[in-house]
Amino acid sequence: MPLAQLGTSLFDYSIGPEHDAVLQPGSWVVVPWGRGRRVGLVTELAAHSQIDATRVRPIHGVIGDAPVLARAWFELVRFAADYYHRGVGEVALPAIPKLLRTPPPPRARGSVFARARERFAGERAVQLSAPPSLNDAQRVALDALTAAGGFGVYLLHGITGSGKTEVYLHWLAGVLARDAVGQVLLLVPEIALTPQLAAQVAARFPTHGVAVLHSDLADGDRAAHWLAAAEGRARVVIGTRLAALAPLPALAAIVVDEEHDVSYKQQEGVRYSARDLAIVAASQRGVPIVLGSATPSLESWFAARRGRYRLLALPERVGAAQLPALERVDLRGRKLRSELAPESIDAIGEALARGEQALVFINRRGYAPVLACETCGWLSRCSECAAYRVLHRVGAPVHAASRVAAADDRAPMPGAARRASPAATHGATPARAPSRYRLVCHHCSAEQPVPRACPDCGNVDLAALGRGTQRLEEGLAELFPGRRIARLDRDVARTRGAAQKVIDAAHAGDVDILVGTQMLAKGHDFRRLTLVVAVDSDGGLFSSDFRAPERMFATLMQVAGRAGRDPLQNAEAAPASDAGRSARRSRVIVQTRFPDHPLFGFLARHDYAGFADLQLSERREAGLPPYRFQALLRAEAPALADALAFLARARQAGEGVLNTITQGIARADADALRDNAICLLDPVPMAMSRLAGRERAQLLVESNGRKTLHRFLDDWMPALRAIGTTVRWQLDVDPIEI
DNA sequence: AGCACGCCGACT
DNA sequence: GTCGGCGTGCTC
Repeated sequence: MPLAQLGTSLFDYSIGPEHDAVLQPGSWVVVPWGRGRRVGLVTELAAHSQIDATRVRPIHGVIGDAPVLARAWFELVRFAADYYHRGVGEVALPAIPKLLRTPPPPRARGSVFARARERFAGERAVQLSAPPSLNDAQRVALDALTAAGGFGVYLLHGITGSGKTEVYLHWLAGVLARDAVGQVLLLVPEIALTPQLAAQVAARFPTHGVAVLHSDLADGDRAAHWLAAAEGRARVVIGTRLAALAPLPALAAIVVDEEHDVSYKQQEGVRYSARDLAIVAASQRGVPIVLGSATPSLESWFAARRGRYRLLALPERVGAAQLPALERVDLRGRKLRSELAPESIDAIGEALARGEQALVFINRRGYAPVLACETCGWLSRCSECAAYRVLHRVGAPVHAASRVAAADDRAPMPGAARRASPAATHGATPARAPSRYRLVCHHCSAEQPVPRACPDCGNVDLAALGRGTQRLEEGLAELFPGRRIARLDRDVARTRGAAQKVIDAAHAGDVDILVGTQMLAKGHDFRRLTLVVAVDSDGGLFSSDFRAPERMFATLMQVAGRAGRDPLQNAEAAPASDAGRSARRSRVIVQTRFPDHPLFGFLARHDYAGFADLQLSERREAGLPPYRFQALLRAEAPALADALAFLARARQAGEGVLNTITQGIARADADALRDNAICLLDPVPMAMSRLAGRERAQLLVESNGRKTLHRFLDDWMPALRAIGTTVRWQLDVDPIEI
């Protein structure tokens, strides 16, 4: 009687005597599912079933050449299911590549497993280069890691350009050398980052079999790499968050690179944190784990301050490279051209004149954040979301020479509106065919053509307000005619290989100015880049999201860290005089309306620790994570009232659960529970209250104790399922967006 | 994935 | 009144 995992809960199936010797927990079976068939995993073999015998159906068969999944993997899956309060199957099945969990057709020739095994050749090594030697700080960190035996969490706090990757790779090489079958797992935040790193890793481990796992892989590749990992043939596994749930039978070490990155948190389905699960996996398997970042998450920093994680520091850049000097430019009362202050424009000009590169960072993609009617106040709102649709240019930028720069942010709308009434606009008409524009919602992806005239009043003068990457790119082309400008954002990256092309061009020196979003901030090592301008840095300063400052600090630190990374550059510029030094030292310009905000002070001093400690003291005062633990119940329905009504009932049910818990436990425990009180806040509409045509609301649960919180959730979840509602709801444990 | 069930709008 | 649309739940 195997219990197969299928979806939310476990399902019982009967087996014949011929299966007894073959099946064990971790085996793969094909089972009937409604009218169809599905692949299931055996979690347990039992003599009897609780289910009514007439309903229990026999399995169709056993998938003989699938790897029997190790108990250790099930333990991790079970932990995740318990911790995030979901079914075991909801965690286990999505972790398996689609190709491998598709039931084979009855008369299939060969098996997907055999094909997947043949297909895996490992990530191709580009070239074998001698690993660079380590500096003192790197050596100290490596020695500490090498001495690690068994489970331990190491927080590697290394400033940008300090060579964290080299420490990881040296450490992992040592682990692999000492353990002849051991596997190592390297988690990275973004797919876009993976190709170079994967190639670099493959070059360093040419004989170990390097598997790559991320959601952008073709089905066949995903199956091949996953299977190689699951069967221990791949001894190095590098991947994004989903790789945290890959079954690695001989796991010996884990690295989580850029551990602060929010993309480790899954934002749909089971909302797990790959970083946190990786730590759990390391603990369960008794292996060391390294969390690396220039700007660790406050959770990790807190754990290091408390001594639960061991802190390893890389305080210097490798070689002679220096950290860039950071300058604040006060935007108040300044006349800007394309969002750029005169100082910024001058700095770009100077860098270009020296044959160096500049990076202009703006965290807003598209042409302009909103389209407006200046006559009646109409704005390009999304019909499905509580957001504006963003104006996007489709196709190549309008050539600089064909446009007249608008003096301020409110420029006439090029394209459709202009064509409707060219005489009525105050901008120049493009000499060649005008670019096409669309209005796109960044939240639900709904698109529409740009209206020819205001939908409310018929006015044909529609204005594009503000600037995104596309418009900034055009503005820079006007300010620096003849210079080579390249843009990198999610829209560019959508085309396969396009992002890599931009990055390669920048490396080759074929780009003078790079414009882009935080995609540019991550991991790239542009050797000729000596200037970074952050156009609009104020977004995170006064946000209602208590994590906004942390994120903003990390982003600015990362993007600033792109400047001046060439280990030789500053050595060549060895200053004969102070003037020589200042001329050559790389610069970061942060444009802000709040230059005196303390965050920028810490940033200018490159003082992550000071910033983090201050943030922590504020969090403690305010009773926020990591001092308190949170879970968020989200609900969505076509009508906001229904979502709120469900949450109100959920809250009532929660109060009931709390009463039952306090009554049912010993006096001392009840006191402890009161000390760590569970706090159920008022249901409120979410910040993005309307998304894709549905109204959303949320209810926050807080507690001083993680255990207490989960004790409550254990009882609350069944009570919520019992409510039986048409409202869609889900629980988010340790939410990062509130 | 595929089918039953149930709730709201259009129509004989 | 009924028909049928789709959105949601269920499959041991």
